[in-house]
Amino acid sequence: MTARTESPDGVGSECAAVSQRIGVAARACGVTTRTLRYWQEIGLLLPSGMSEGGERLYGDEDVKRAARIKELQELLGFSLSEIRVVLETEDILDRVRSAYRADMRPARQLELLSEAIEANDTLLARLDDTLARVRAFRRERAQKADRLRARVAELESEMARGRRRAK
Amino acid sequence: MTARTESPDGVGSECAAVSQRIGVAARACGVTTRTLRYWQEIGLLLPSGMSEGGERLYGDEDVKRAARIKELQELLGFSLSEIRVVLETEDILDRVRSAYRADMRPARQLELLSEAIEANDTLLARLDDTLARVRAFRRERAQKADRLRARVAELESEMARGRRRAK
DNA sequence: CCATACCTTCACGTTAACGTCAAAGAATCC
DNA sequence: GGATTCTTTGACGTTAACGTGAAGGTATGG
Repeated sequence: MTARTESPDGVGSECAAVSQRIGVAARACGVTTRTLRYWQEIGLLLPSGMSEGGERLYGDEDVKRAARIKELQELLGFSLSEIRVVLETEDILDRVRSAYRADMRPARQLELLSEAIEANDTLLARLDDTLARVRAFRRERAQKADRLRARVAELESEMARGRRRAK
Repeated sequence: MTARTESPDGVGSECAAVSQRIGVAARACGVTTRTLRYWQEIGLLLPSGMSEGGERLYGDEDVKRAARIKELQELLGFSLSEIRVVLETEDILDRVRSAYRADMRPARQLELLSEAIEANDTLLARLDDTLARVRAFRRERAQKADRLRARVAELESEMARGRRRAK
């Protein structure tokens, strides 16, 4: 849909990084090659191509997806199976859209969509909950910061008094 | 500091759950007894008392602390060692406060405090980052929800047209 | 006082998510 | 075209955070 591999203009060599080998892709999204292979192993991120030599080739979208996976992991502590659900929900829209090739009955499409909607709403609810809790937590810590600094000021003025008296 | 174990009034039996056995405490904060023992093992949550028979006794604050630990785990995916840092920072204020028993030099107190402040600020920054990312993510998913529902509407009207024509 | 439920300390098992090597096949540079 | 670098597929190791008994002490209601 985005860019073809064919290099539409004849210039060549300008096709950008539409298809990178695993090492480059890994560095691009901040994980190891082992991780990318593992994600493939469990069906979480399939490289969109293979070289004839049998090497994995990752497109830009793959790299984006990898980065997204990593973010969900680190940001919210999602497990890979949770992430799988999120991403599958994401994929559904694309699949339904590209079901222009309407070999899929509209009824079936609706089914898929309502599934995706439910999953998405569940996720949204979870995100809202998370937001609320993190905000509460943040407030707490901000207050604690205030108290800490107040205590520091108190101590410092105390020490200053001590010094003045000792003089 | 809060409630003494002595039951100040003579009524008795009203001392509340200031000191519970491990099973009750575990249920109270939604973890297993094994988990509480593990958290003690790694020094994350020490039961505030022991019965003469050698059983762990958890006070209300312990239970709160346990609940906090669980929240940090599930909410933000913190590891127990990250949580340890957070809680230690939390403890410092209490310790410095109860350093009324000023066997601790004010200079040392200041040192502790600035350590705590730094750790706390780090945490705050992390929380802010998390908040920003989660919000961004939420926006994305909300938009996705809109698109999904739009596509449903589209499909439904399409099907309705189909039915009218077939009639 | 005794049955039952709860607790103790080992100690080994488990799961997720990779890390780490080995042996051998591609790709690339000069 | 040979050396160097990258990649492949196994296969075993590792770490965190517990789960799951076993063997035996403790608390408690009838």
